[in-house]
Amino acid sequence: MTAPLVAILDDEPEIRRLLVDTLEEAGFRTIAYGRATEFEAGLRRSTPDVCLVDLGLPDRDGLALVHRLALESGAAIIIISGRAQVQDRVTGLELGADDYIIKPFDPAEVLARVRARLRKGRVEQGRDGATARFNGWTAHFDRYLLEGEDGRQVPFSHAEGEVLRLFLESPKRLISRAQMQEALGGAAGDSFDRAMDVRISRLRTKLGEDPKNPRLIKTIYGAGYIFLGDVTWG
Amino acid sequence: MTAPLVAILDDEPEIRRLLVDTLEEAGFRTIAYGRATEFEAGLRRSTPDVCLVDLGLPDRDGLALVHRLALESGAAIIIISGRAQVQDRVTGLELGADDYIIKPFDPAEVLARVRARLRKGRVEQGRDGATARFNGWTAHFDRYLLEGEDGRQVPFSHAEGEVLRLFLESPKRLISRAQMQEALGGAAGDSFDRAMDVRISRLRTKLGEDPKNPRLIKTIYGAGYIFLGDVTWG
DNA sequence: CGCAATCCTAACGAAATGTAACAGGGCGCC
DNA sequence: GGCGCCCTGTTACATTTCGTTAGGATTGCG
Repeated sequence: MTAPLVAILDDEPEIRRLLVDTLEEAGFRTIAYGRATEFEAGLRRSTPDVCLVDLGLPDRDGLALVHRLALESGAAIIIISGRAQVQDRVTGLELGADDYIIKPFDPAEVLARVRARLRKGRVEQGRDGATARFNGWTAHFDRYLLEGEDGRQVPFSHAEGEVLRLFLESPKRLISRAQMQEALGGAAGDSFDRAMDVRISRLRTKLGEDPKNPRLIKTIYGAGYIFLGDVTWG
Repeated sequence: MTAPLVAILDDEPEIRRLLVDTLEEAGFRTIAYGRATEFEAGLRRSTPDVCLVDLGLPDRDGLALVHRLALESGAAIIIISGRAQVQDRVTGLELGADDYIIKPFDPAEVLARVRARLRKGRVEQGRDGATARFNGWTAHFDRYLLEGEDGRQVPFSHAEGEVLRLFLESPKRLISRAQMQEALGGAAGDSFDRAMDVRISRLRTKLGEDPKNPRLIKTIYGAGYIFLGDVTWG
């Protein structure tokens, strides 16, 4: 799988440079142009996944270009513009742009918005799915399956998955029982506490925890639970 | 073709009202919620095309909700937030949001951004609806026939095809029983649930699923079904 | 150490789900 | 019409999930 290609059109060399550096550092391939005519010629030779287009072009009406791009190119289009009025943004988006970023921009935000566009385009194909790695385990939430590093597979149920997800979303942080009940949609009923306990107990069993000395799901007497372990999502 | 459905989650009633009015005037259908728990419950009954989510929720961590939505729901997600820092926007987008609008917002811009998301989503539906490939199988809906990669042919009936199509149109997403009944035109009758079960059971048999460990059609106790598998239409 | 509060977990049971077997209906064929 | 086949919903029972109960273990405190 080759890196996604981002085409850039901006007449100011410093901004071009900034965008190219930011994106390439993040692992994207880039092609940058300073004029609309070059840009259009370039599109005939390569098919970018995302186009970053500055509207303040000297040699062409930027909006017309965006409109044609939207109809013909299939790439995601992000407008970058110094014009901050709501009306400008609205017409830009109506003409077919997928996003609108106002100058001066923060490179980190541009990166995040480019990634957001790419993500949506890829969803149709088999995406990674919701997976998280932690301490030798890999949790596949889409398949309701835990995978040990030795390859053994342990399925988990919906209720167990809810608890596991809650832990993995807030690792190394105390999670009170009240928070759990709220998050897991349980009525704060009298006996629901026990149900919570049982869920955690079953989850601990599946994770192969030693009851006397749990290493991943630690209980804090009178306060709640805390999930230790180094979590990486994706 | 029915109007697109926009789900709204915001705890401030006036803003909810404003969003609903704006969107409905533009011809969208809307559902608005004030709490995250209601919102999530609502998602089990309907599948919105776009979700507008306010991050400043009192009853839940909004970002975790967004993350889960992004992984599971398939809808486009637009965050609305009073937090204007670049860092906030970046983390929101990284967690799976498709757009990020800062309060106070202009209704016209919200409308334009909702439309932009829908436009993108529609392009993906360029499929002819006749055949789909997934995990070694090819489904020919016009001939009511499943073809394995080893050449073996398994015919399927109309009722089975309805279920299979529903799955193939929304792979890797939870499909609740309610959604199925609605999609398949079944009365929400007392015993129709069982008919649903039987349909799925028969489909599973034809796909050669292992009852103890189904790989393609997974059931989520108390919630619905999920179809895993990488689908390509056409 | 004694005691109460809290937590763990085996065991039970209610609800949800799987599926084999049966029954009714549509359709073609004689 | 009568017969047989296929489709599909219904029924009945097996299985799984998960909350509840209960009793034992652990923790905190004096």
